Amino acid sequence: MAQNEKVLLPKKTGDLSDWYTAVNRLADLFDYGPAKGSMIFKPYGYAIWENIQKALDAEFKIRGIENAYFPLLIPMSYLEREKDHVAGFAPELAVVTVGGGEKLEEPLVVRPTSETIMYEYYAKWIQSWRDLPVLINQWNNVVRWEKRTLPFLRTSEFLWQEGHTAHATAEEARETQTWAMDAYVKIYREFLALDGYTGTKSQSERFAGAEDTLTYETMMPSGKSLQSCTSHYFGQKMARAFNISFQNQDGKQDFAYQTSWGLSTRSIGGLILMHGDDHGLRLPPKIAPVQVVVVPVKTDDDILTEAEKIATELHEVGVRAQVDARDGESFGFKLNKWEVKGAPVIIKLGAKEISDGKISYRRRDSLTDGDFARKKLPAKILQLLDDIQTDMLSESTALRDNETRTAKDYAEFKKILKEHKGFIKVHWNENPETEAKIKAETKAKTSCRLDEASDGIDFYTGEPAKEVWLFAQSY
RNA sequence: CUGGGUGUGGCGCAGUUGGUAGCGCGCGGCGUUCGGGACGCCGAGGUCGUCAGUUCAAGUCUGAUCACCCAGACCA
Repeated sequence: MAQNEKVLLPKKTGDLSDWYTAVNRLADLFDYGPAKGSMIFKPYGYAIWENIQKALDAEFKIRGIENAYFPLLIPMSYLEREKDHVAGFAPELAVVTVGGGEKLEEPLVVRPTSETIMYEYYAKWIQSWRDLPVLINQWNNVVRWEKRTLPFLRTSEFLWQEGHTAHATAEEARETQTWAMDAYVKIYREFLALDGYTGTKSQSERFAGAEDTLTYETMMPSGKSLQSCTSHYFGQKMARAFNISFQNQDGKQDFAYQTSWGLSTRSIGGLILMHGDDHGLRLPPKIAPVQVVVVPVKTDDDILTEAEKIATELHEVGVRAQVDARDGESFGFKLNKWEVKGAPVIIKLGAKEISDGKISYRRRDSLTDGDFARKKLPAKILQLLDDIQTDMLSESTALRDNETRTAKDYAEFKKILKEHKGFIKVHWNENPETEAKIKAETKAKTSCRLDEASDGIDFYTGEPAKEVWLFAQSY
């Protein structure tokens, strides 16, 4: 054993990007794809996404959102219908110019997002107020040719859902925009255990073509924020560009009011960064592919039979449990493997437990050991999973709060950035020019405008200001 | 696109002054093991990113090229 070399995980407090790629690789979440910035979701990583999908899709269904699918390839001319939209996406488009060996008459864009192709068809489908609202979501992949990529956090192809709605009134569209953000916040907090702030993007940071953008911003241990998902309100801007018009109840023509909203596989990146530690991944129970793993001390028949019984009893109450019966790996190796993979509860099963009628376990989140009577099995585990979920959210909330500081003036702002980073809460009068200057000087930009207002002083200009903004360096 | 770095079995690396590739892990077989990353024996696996050049001879020298990684400007 002495000469056996451990698979070493770099310290999380060291080079965070080394740690990040190492933990991803060791936990077997992904592999690099052949094209720049592309990645392969391996089964364990994809299973996390499936759990997120399941939870979010359930929210959509309750709201009456229906799933549909639109084409991957979009005629270039569609993108050009709305000038802000095309300007925002042009630099990162992947374009198909040859098909079947022949040059195409019109280039086809690999969708960077689907507003244009969906709204082209919404225009055909919507004639009357009776056709509204249109409430459609699609689960798909999009391609944005990013300059710098990082697994999960920023990849040139990523998986997401994009919801696109059209409404007869601005109020109804607004309601949908906030509903979507509320649903996202629920998923982030209750499933991913990632607490953050919701707010509104600045003019310069909002989605290309949107009137405004709601965002959920989470704080990572590096002190950098992560734009975690967004919900956009288009007003009638897109409807005018795509001619989505309808006859209202008074018999007059009007343009539809629209929203779009998306949550991507970036969420998994945030999860890894926030909750991982020096031992590897820590997965919140609700999205963990394996919630409880039973590791037998010896792979002999008695122990394996009991292990399977335990797993079956857990399955019956809806717990994703698994027995690690793999041959050729020692007990200790398996324990470490599942710690790296972040299974919330690891049950250690040997002859001792069987004769004592006990269950021994380790909580992955706190790395603490415990045991309880075998006959309390399903209930105790359900309780544990619940506790872990709650505790992980609390950790995230604590980090968010600790990493939120207020600055009265620019000097203090810069001092905080230098010493801590994190979110900096300030009074500020929105101004794209000062925003650009601040960004150039400090690398920090607006995360969002919070939904609160008070009398204060603009931290940059010293003038009276009511709006409260969060600034941060971000991923 | 700018700056830095790296390309050698699946992964991590070594390879002196050019002489025709080696180590650890992993992998396959057999056996012994199994309470926190076990061990023995046997074995498989590489035209050294690509192209061109110098040379009797190139992983090693020269030139070009491609890819990826890290740090910046863009983004979920």
